[in-house]
Order: sequence, then structure tokens, then C-alpha cells
Amino acid sequence: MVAAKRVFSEKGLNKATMEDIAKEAELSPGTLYLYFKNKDELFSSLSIRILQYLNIRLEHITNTEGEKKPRDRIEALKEAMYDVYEFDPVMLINMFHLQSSETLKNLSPELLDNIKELSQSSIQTTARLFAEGIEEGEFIDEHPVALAGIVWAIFSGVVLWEESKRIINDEKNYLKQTLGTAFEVFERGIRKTPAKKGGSRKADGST
Amino acid sequence: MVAAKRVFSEKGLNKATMEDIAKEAELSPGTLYLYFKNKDELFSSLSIRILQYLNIRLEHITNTEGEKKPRDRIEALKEAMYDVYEFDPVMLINMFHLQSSETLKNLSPELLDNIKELSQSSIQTTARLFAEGIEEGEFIDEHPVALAGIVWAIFSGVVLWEESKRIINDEKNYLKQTLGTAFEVFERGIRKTPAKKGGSRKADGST
Amino acid sequence: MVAAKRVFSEKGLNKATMEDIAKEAELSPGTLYLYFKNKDELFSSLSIRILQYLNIRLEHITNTEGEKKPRDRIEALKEAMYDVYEFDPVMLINMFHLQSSETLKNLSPELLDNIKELSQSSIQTTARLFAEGIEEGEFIDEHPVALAGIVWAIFSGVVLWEESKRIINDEKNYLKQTLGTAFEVFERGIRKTPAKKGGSRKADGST
Amino acid sequence: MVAAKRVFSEKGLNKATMEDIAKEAELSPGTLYLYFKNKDELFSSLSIRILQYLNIRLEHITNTEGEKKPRDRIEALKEAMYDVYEFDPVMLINMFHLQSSETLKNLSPELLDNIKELSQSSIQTTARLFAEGIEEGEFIDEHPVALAGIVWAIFSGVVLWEESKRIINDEKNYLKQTLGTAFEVFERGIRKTPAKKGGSRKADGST
DNA sequence: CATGAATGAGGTTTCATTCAT
DNA sequence: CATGAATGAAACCTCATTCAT
Repeated sequence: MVAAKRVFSEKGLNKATMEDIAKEAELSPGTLYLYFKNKDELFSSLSIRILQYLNIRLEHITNTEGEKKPRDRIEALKEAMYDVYEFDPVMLINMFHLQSSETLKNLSPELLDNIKELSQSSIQTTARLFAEGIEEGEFIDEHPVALAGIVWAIFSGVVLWEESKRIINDEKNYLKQTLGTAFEVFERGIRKTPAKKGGSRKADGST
Repeated sequence: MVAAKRVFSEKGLNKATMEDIAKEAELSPGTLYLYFKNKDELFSSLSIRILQYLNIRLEHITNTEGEKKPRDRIEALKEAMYDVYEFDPVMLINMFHLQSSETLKNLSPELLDNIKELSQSSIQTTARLFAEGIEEGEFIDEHPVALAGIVWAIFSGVVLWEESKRIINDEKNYLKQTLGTAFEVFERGIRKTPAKKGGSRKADGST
Repeated sequence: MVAAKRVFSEKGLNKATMEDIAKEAELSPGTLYLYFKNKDELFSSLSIRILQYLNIRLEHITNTEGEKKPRDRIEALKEAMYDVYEFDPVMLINMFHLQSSETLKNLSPELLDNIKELSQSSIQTTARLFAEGIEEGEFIDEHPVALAGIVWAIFSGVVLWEESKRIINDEKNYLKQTLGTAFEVFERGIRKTPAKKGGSRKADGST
Repeated sequence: MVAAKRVFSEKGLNKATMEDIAKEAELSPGTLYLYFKNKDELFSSLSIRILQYLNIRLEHITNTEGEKKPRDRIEALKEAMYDVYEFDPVMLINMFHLQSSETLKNLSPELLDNIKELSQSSIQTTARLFAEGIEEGEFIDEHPVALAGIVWAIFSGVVLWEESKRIINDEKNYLKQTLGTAFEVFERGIRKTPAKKGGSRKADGST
């Protein structure tokens, strides 16, 4: 339910109650249980939606990628990930929490399979981008899945990192800039031959 | 308390009860409240210990760094972070959850200040490493604090990412290798002049 | 709930537990919280019922008072108050404790307003009785609200006083007699012209 | 302890903890139990102090009462009671709550006896005032103990009543005026022959 | 005499879940 | 399909009291 998203976004997994969600959805608590086996499953379903969106974006990149330049490939990846973030920041963060937590253990097998599949799919799509780059001799000869894992890690790391700074230090959100610099560094780090123009489009003021 | 760590590590923040912890510590529930204002504060105190350990490790690097080579600098950073992970993997993961969550809002001001301080201190120590590298003309002319943020993000991202794969796909833990590759890429990405031997100490098949 | 009244009456505000009440009401503890925000609010709701009963009795007096004699007026008041006492002695005493206690500060605004309103209403109804008596030249020219406050004080004072003697000295309850004498004295004290027959229907030695 | 008084005054019987009191007294919780069997007993001891003060004041009246006039007698009583109130308003109110509550049942026999004795003593001293007035033909031929009970009831009723108004309606404290009017009415009500000058020293603005 | 750390029973309250309608 | 009142287990937390020092 789109309404559940609002509630989880606002209160977080633990503080949100089934009644809150039911109220927001203009349903009764009992009705929620007709559609979702339990609270965790409801929450996870939402995580799946964002994973699905991520997959769609990633596949769109591989399809429309006549443009061969490594930098553009990485740039496209970055844009996709940033869009996923903007699609629903709080749910994305919640999903990063979901990964690696006790919640995962309560899921129904089907749901867990679903998540597995989407996760692997997104990794593989990403990996294909790097594989092509490697074949073309543009990227270093590293295992493409490893590289895919690393960009994903960078993405989630930066998102959580910025969120953490936002809460702890009351800073504003520099996600876009930090993500930009991180991907730039990453891109340069995996290119085989140094870029022609050495610069570092200074990501001004970013922390 | 060392006992609380065990319980939180095993059950996670939400599933662990104060009674569990008390039992593990061979104390009564009431006694816990003599030392910690509430459950969140007990949990956060543990996070602080790991942040403190991180800081000690980082400072140790800056102090003993007669060795100037950029690659060594990054390598030392990586080693420190990996040690922090091994110091207590589950608590580290829990701490990444703590950052950016509703829990932070219930903390006593002192505790929150404590966390802020440790966070900032670790960032600044890291930033100094990069600042020196930049001055020496070895690293790209990027804001050192931004670079520090990025390594930290890479670190937490990789940790969570590996943890997530471990739970979802039942894979074993490739953290060390993934972290290795990630830092290598990062190091190469921020070096001003390309390394002499272009290689990529192949991170054997690791994902 | 009528069941809560029984428990509070028997054990008092502090010793009565929500579980006691739930058991008496043949409900589960959780269910109580569907209807009452917390323990204090449940308790106060009961106090309101007795205030409501008091108001009904007082209004009934003003309405059916064709009989003009001052002594009858006071007599009617006394009867009303005594009936309120008999309606539920322990809750009345509890209510006197509620007034002027820390409990009042935890109430929801609506409930507090409700209590305020009922309190003021009962005072005003009483005051009107005196106002008429004053207009007719039967009662002394004192502020009617002040007189109303005084009868109310006498009422609560006598109730608590008798209760206290009952507990401390194990005496039986002479409330009716003490109240009778008190009101007689009061009535004589506010009459403008002395009563014809000076007597004092001897309140047979009771204290 | 004079320190316990402060704590009970500020927080009330239930909200005040033994540790609060110990801290205020600059003692340890354990030490309190060397002097008082339990919390209730500590609380009651304080009530006793105010009862003792009341007794002293009452006895002083009977001793220095060469002045025979009934109005003066009552006036002296009123002054004594008002002084007791001012001696420590909150403890007096707490004591009125103590009377007629479950607390009384937990007291040690000695303490209970002590309270009984003081209570009865103060009643009897008061009763003697009225007895003399009756003998002299000034007061109506009512049982003196009954009259004593009534003044006591008026006193406690008015105190609680004013306190209640103060909390519920945020009015300021009109105790002195209300008490003044109440005693005036009472005094007139028990006099056998009407006072020469009929007036009612208007207790201006009193409610 | 005094301490104060430790207790642990017991209180209030929450909320995911169910089931009769 | 939907309801929503009721559940009741279990959580967090308090605090009067004790006892080894």
C-alpha cells in the first residue's frame, strides 16, 4: 500500500504500528492481514517496490547504452542510483536497514526469494556494464561482479553516511555532491588508462 | 557491559530484552537501570566503545606514519577499519543502524554529544591523512574531508553489503576481499599520477 | 465501568492495579486502554459520575423548590449531599482526594474541563439557592458563592472527618448525625432573624 | 526529618521516592530505614509533627482564656487553625489525605496510637472551649465534642476546598477569607442569644 | 552508625494478531 | 471482503527494601 509507505517513512519500522498504517490506508487493522501475513512482510513488500524500481532503471541503462565511454557508463549508473534515492529516500534507507537485520529471518520463503532474485538481478545487470567495459579494454581486469558489489556498497554507504551526518550534526544533505565525488573517484580508479584531461571537477564544498 | 554486547550481537536491538541482558550479566533488571538510563542508552554506550576503538586505531596511524607512500596510507586505513570490524562485527553493524535511526532521538544530550564528538574526531583524523597526501602532491586536489567521508562510506557500505549477501544468499563472508578491492580502486582513483606498475593485485574471484 | 468502581472502592487509587480491574471487569488489561488513556483517567472518569449525580440532585432541588422556607432549603441540600454520599461513599472520598492532588495534572484537557465544568455548575446551582434566600431577606447578606463554597466545604470536611474517625478509632459511622448538626448550625448561622423556637433538636451525643 | 517534609511537600506522597528524601537529607537510603520502619511511617511521622503543633496551639488557647466572650473564643480557634495551615500548608493537606486512606492501615501500632492520642487530645481541648461556653449559657446546648468535630471538619473542608479551587480553576488562595466567613457563620450558629450588633463583617470579595 | 549497590517483584502500557460478525 | 473490539503476552521501567561491608 502506498499509505503504508508514508507511515514507515515517517516513523520508522519499529515505531510505526499496524493501526497507524490501517488508519492511513483508511482500512481496519484486520484487513491488512488479508493482504500481508504480518508486519514484517508488509514492510518488506515496500522494500521490494524500490528494488524493482532500481532494476527497471538499471535495465534501461544497459538497453540504451550505445554510448560507450566508461565515464558515461558510470555517470549513468550514478544518475540511476540517485533517482532511486529521490524516488523515496526514507524507504531506501529503511531498506538498507532491512538488509542485514533480524527482520529478514521472519520473512516468508516466497518473499525472501523475491528479494534474493531482485538483488541478484540488479547486481548482474550492473556487472554487465562493467564486463563490457573490461572487454573493451577500458576498465581494469577485475571481476565484474566484484565491481558491481563495490558500486552498490558505495551507493548505500554514501546514502547512510549522509543521513547519519544529517541527523547527528544537523547538516543539510550533501548526498548529490558526495555521491558525485565518490563515483568520480571510483570511475577513475577502475579505468585502465588515465583519463586524458586529468582534472577533478571540483565538487565544490562537498564534504 | 561486555555481556550486553553478547546479547545485542545475538538478537539485535529490538529482539533483545533487558531481562535477557540482565540474565547474561548475572544481574537483576533493576541494576541495569542504575548504570543506564534506558535501553537505548545502554545500546548506544556499546556503539561508543567501538567508535572509541576506531579513533584509537586512526590516531595510531597518523602518529606512526613516517612511511609516506599514498598506497601505504590507504592500506593502513583499510587495515584499521578491518580490525575495527573484527573487533566486533555485529556491534559495528548495529552501530551503522544506530546512525540514521529514530533511536538517536531518545539519547541523553551528553551521550549524543559524545557520539558527535567521536564521529567528527574520526573523520578529521582521516581527513588529515588525505590532506598530507594532497600537500605532497600525491593525491588529487579534492577536499580532504570529502575524501574522508567517502572512505568511511565505502567502509560501512561494504560491511553492510557483505552482511546482506551473507543473510540473503547464505554466502560466506568475503568482506576482506571486497574491502581490499574497494580500497585499491579508491586509492588508484585519488592518486594524481598513475602507479608505476598498472596492475591490480587480482582480488581472486571475490565478489 | 461499574467494575472499576468496586476495585477502587476496595483498594484505593494506589493499591488497585489495572489487572485487578481488568479481572473484575472480565476483560483483559489491554482492553481497558481502549477506553481509558491511562489509570488516572479511568479513575477520574468515575469521579465524574459522582459529580454528575450531585449536579442532578442539586438541580432537582432548585426546580422543585416552591417551598420557600430557609430551613427547608438547607434541609434539602443536606439530604442531597447525604444521598450523594450513600450513592457511593468510597468513591466520594476518593474524589475528595482527587481534588487537590498530583493526579489532576495528568488528566487529558477534555477530562479536566469536564471536571471543572461540573464543579462550577454544582457550586452555582447551590449559590442560587442562597441568592434567593438573600433576596427574600431570610439569609444574611453574604456573597452567595461564598456560602455555597462553605456548605460544600462543610460537607466534604464532615465526610472526611467521620471517615478518619472510623479508621483511627474504629468508631461506627455517625456521618448522618454530624452532618445534621453541622447543617443546623450553619443554617442558624446564616439566618437573618433568629428562629422562633430557639431549640437544637439534640443530635443525641453523637460525634 | 525536616528534609523529608520538603520532598513530600513538593512531590506528594506517591511521587516522592525514598531516594529523593535521602538525597535531600544528605543521607543514604539505607540510613532512613534505621530511623523509620518504612515509607508510610516516615510520612506519618511528619503528620504527627503538625498534629503536635496544633495541640500546642489549642492548649495555649485554653490556658490564656480569661477572656470569656464566645466570639473571641471562636476567633482564637480560627487563628490557631490558620496558623497551623501556614506552618506548613502542603503537609497539612497531605495529612488530611492521610486520614481516611489505605496508608493508615500499614502503620505500626505505636505510631497509630500516637496519632489516635493526638487526634483525641486536640478534639477534647477544643471541646472544652465549647463546654465552657455552654456552661456559661452562651452557646447552644449541643454536645461539645460534636461541636468540636464540626469545627475541625469545617477547617479541613475549607482547606481542601480552597486547594481544589486553586488547582482546578487556577484561582488564587482565598483561604483566609473563606475560613473567616465560615467561622463567623459557625459562631453565630451556635450562639444562644443573637449577637447584639447583627452585622456580618463582610469578608469582602471572598468566595 | 552509616552506606549504597543490588534487588526483583510488580506496575503500567503497548501492539501484533485474531475472530466472530 | 471487511471489520474492529478484544486479546494477552511481553516489554520496559520503578522503587521500597535489604544486607554485606
